[in-house]
Amino acid sequence: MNIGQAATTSGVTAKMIRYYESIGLVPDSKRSANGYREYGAQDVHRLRFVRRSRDFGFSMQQIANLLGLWEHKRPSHDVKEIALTHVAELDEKIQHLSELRNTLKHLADCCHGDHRPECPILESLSGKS
Amino acid sequence: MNIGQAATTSGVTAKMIRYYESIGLVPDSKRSANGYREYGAQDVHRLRFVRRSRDFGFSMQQIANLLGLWEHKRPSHDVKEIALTHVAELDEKIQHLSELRNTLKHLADCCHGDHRPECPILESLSGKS
DNA sequence: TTAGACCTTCCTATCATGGTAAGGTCAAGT
DNA sequence: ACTTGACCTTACCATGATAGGAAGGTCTAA
Repeated sequence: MNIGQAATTSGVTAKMIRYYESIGLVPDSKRSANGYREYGAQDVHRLRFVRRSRDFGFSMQQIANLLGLWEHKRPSHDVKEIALTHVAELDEKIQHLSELRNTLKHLADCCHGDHRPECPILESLSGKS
Repeated sequence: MNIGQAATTSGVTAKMIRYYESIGLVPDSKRSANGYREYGAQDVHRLRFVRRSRDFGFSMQQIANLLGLWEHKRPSHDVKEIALTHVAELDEKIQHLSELRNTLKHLADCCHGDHRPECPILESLSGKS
């Protein structure tokens, strides 16, 4: 299977497949006589694994770890740890964004939103930190 | 005031002040005879405005708009609209992250987390999308 | 006079992704 | 056999916001 086929069946663009190969996230593919990359079912499986991990928001480093655990059939304990670490990261990010959101919403609610230039949003942005 | 002083009092690094100037987010500063950039209280005020806007997660484009509104004392209606748009963007992002987080947490909860290689997290990552 | 703290411009890197250009290869239709 | 078009290759550039560094000029205080 050529790279285009692997891309459509895995959901990873050809561009990204080459990139993942270049940074060593996935092994260098075999090449056929004409120099084209060649992929098998297992390669596509691995690419799909990567794509779904990206969908979950894992970083490249985390994906590299997960891939290693997956391919070497490591104890589920290790996987769970990475996943829970990521959950904690997500919690932190969500918390942070929520605080921003609420502060901003509060400011907007306090703003008249009319023709006058007085505006608590701008006042807050320009105020001392 | 030189750029270093402006940086420490505004909370924007000298590096970023030059960058903001280069992309036109803030006007080119005056230069003193030796070629050093010179800043006044108003410039620092503007830089602080930019930094606080960044803290709120506004994009450069949004900040450029807010700066324009601020400096030209435009009706608060326009500002409120930008702020509420940003609140909506934050809501969307938070929603998305929360879904990811919950899915991942559910998978982790279902994972034994022991020595065995069976792991619903990896199964989900490798499964068909 | 010299040390060192500051300033200048220019170049590089990040991270994951997309685009494009110049060229080689293959398969199908004429 | 030749052309067309779809595919492949590598290599380079761009993003957005930020950081780092090199090479060199300037200022201040000892």
